[in-house]
Amino acid sequence: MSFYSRPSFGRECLFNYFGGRMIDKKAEYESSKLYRIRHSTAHIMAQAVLEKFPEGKVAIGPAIDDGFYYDFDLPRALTPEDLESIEKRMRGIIQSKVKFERKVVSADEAKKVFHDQPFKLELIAGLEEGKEDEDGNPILEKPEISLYSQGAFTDLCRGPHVDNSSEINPQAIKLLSVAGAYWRGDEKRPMLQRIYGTAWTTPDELKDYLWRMEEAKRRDHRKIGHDLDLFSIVEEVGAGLILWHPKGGKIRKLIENFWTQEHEANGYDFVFTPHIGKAQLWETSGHLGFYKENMYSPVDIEGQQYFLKPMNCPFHIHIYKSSLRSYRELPIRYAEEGTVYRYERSGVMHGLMRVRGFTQDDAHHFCRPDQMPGEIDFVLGFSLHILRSFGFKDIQAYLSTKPEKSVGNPEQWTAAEKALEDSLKREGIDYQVDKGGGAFYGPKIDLKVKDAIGREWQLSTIQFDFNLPERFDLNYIGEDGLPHRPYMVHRALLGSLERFFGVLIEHYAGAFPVWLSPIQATLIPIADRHIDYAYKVAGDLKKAGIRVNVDERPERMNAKIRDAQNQKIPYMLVIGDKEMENNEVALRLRNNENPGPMSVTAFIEQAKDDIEKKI
RNA sequence: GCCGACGUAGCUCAAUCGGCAGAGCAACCGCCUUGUAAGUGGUAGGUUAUGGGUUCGAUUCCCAUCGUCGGCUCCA
Repeated sequence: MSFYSRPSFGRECLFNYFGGRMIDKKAEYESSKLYRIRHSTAHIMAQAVLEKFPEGKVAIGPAIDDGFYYDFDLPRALTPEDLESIEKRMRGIIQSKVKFERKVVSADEAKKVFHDQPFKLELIAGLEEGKEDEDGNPILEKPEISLYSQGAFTDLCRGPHVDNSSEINPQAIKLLSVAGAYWRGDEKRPMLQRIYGTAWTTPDELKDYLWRMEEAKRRDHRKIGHDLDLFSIVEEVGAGLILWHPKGGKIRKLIENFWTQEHEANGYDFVFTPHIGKAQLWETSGHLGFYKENMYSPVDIEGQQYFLKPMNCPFHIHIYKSSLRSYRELPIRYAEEGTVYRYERSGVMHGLMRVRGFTQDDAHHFCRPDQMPGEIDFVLGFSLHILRSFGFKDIQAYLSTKPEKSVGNPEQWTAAEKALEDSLKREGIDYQVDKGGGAFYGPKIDLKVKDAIGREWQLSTIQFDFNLPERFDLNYIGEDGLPHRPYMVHRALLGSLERFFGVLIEHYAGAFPVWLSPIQATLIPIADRHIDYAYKVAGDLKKAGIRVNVDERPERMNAKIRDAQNQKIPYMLVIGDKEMENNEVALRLRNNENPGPMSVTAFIEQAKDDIEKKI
């Protein structure tokens, strides 16, 4: 999560340092056969759409990760039935083994070919000026204009494509959805209809992809959050505002407890700050200048304007400023789970992932220049430790460096970037460099984790700030008795607790590790005569610190097991006559394993061990 | 905010052409006393998101608002 500005992910400069080698992932994909298949399938789709709507206008249709899309301006809205018929026609075109032929033309010729295609004419004009490619991205050299034709359909395109549609497997393509999209991504320009599709080399790969989509749906934190009674968002309260239910609240508390304990053990001081602050504060910080569109309207308190906080930093800075600081005090690490409010447009909220009020696990480090590299080393290592504790083992780092427009002096930037990169190397984790992708106020490292089905989620961010120390005139008194400017670093490890919870839910599909499970064990008495014994066992487990409940409903054991399975409770302990007699419990696990009868003490040992190991 | 789809009981979903709003699960009250993924009978549950309009009559058709979903845009 970026504190101030864009997450900065320039598609031009995405390089991967891996085992000392620099890999350009984007170029690798674009030169692949799969890329050509997808791009060509997009053209075939455009052909099928134009056959159905001869008066339709075509915009652009690139290959993307996992598939392709094409944008159209059509006389009416597309229906799911349209997609079926278009897909069917596409298979027909593919099976007719059409050739893809490339032809280089002059701008004038191209204009003739596309005389009734206004979007293409606009693209040609752009190419002619040599400013933008067909995706609207700036390019350096004036390109040649090329056309690709397959049968009766011709498109303006840089390529490359397959040579013949027989290279596309008609059973390995599928149209997925239709959605609105602005021409050139500009909301002031016409809204087009975008058809998304996917294409693979074999039907098995397609099946696999569709299975991954299904799996993602099954893990959707909004559905699981409801099924497991973790949280809700209700219309009466407001969009993008989270209600944490007792079980979700329990998990949050467990996360926070762990977080607090680790921070306490690692030199952080805890601070608490209010939810609103005066307009002048946000003027000084600059937020009213460059962040205003994300802030809510002010509230009037006795004639003074106050704003809901979109960030915690100005408050932490004032705690720093509350007394004169000596170089001996540094580094200072202030941490707070600070709830912030940011305006989100109505169409963009998404469960826990994108909300209007959220709690950052925020901290600010203030340190001397000589401490700075060590401070970065520490915070990077600490981040990785925290993320790994929650079961995220696959972590990727992204280093963003100085953009063209920036504040602070170049030496600061160089030193900070070097410290970040050195730390990454020392940690030995893979990282990519987004050159020029940093915020104007400082370079940063973002950490992304891979979840159980391979999706990447950005959680941590570690950002230098050369801006706020200036604006708030932060100082410490050095050994020389003179005031010096400290380095300031923002960092959030989990990002926002809401979003982190959402990622956790999807990563584990609701089957949280035992240490995070709101209910760790449920006791299942088979008949009423076993209830007293169940409570006795429950007492023993509670004494051992295990969260336990007794399912004494007058239901069949089978029903209780089913419910416990659906609630993803880690340990089911069945209790009948045999167990009662031998002071045992019969253990069943949520993965359907059935270890069977064991003594209560043996179970407690196993459970404590699982909790300790965070599995 | 924009494009499209959608909003019926706590949940999942029905309701023909505009003609008495229904089922399963959950809840509640019973019966059954159970050995590894749903035992059984009954009861209750609704201003069909909200507000207007058309109509003899609206869950159904029209408009607006709120919200949800898929995207765009924005961004954490």
